[in-house]
Amino acid sequence: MTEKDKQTEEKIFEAATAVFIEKGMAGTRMQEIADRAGINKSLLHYYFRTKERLFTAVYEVIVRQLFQKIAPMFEKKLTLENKIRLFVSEHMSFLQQNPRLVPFFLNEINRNPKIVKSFIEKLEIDKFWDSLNLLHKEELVRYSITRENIPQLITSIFALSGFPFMAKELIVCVFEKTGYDFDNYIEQRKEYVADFVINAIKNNTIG
Amino acid sequence: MTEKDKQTEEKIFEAATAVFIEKGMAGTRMQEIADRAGINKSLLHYYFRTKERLFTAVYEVIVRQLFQKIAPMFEKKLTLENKIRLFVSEHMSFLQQNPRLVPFFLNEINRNPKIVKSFIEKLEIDKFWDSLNLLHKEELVRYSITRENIPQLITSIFALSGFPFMAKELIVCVFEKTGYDFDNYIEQRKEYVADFVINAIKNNTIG
DNA sequence: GTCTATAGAAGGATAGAC
DNA sequence: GTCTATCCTTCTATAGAC
Repeated sequence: MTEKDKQTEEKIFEAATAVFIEKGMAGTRMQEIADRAGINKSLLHYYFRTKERLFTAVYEVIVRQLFQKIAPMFEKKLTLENKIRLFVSEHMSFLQQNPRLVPFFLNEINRNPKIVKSFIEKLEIDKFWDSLNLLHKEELVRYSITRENIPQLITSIFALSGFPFMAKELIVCVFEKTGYDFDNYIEQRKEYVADFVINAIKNNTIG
Repeated sequence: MTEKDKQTEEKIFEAATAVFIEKGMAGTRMQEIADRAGINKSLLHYYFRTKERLFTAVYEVIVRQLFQKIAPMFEKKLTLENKIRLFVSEHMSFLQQNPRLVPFFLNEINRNPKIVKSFIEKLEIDKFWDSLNLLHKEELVRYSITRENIPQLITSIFALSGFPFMAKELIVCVFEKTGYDFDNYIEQRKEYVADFVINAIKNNTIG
């Protein structure tokens, strides 16, 4: 593969990524990708053969990006509280810079479950998922985290940090009418969510 | 409008609702709606003129459904804790029966902000939003809820109860590999979320 | 490797008969 | 009000020149 090849292929790939994220698979037109990449429509097919293959290539990278940011954090040797603080802060900062990644990822998983499931298979999610089990058992006991509660806790953390980006357009719309600012809200939220979660599970030991 | 009119129009509307929710605006074909309604494609245009108008009609009803379930709960005279418990339980039960409503609603808001914003205007969201202000001030003080924290708390409640449905396909996929069951998880979650939120804000008075 | 031209199919929308 | 037939546009994809 020559230097020029790579340049063009990359230009196409970047343009495709932008358009797919903005319009979704069904709403994307090959013409728009070509225009954005500053090349001819036929070149898209030369490099990626079909729209579906191009989408698949783009989607795979995005899925990797999303999960590669997540997994390492759970492997670090930290207390549960510090893992939560680190994760929320890092994850929300990442989403802050890529606010449409999560909505795109989750939406396409609904529309094209076939294309998507294969990626999930490759991700060794079970490894990551059970990372909570890598904590000292004393800590799990201390917070009354049972095996049944692990999915509840993990999805709660994802929900609290990811939801604002999924509902961003709605939230912005509501904030306009009620005098709040979205960016401000997100900045505050990094700490709010960590405290929120930690308080929630701390209190669990009392009650 | 005759009886037959209404029958046909309703058949179309129901078919359109189903297809739009499943495929999204961009992914929906008029032909598919017609097939599903058991009528001819031209009839769609006879009743709704264009695809966009049909979509708008469908979307408006869905938005109303989503918000009409929510607003009344915040107007009832209950303690904050009981409002939270009631809301989470009712809201999640509703979403349990209509699991694709929230993903559909939020996704289309990203894709067609123009069509959508007009509905939001009509909803008197500010009324609902400030309903937390209708609580006795003692209660707000008791939980250390400041004006700055209101959006954080409200979005957290929506996040915790709505996220599992937005990420349903992903969660199901992960659960398959880790030995959990989605329906079970949702049933448990109704109580988990209420406890989680209440613990989180309760503890706030201590720390 | 990149372009122009165009095939071939599909989609939204309309005209007109009944 | 409902159907058939069809127009016109748009979209993906390919053929072929350079």
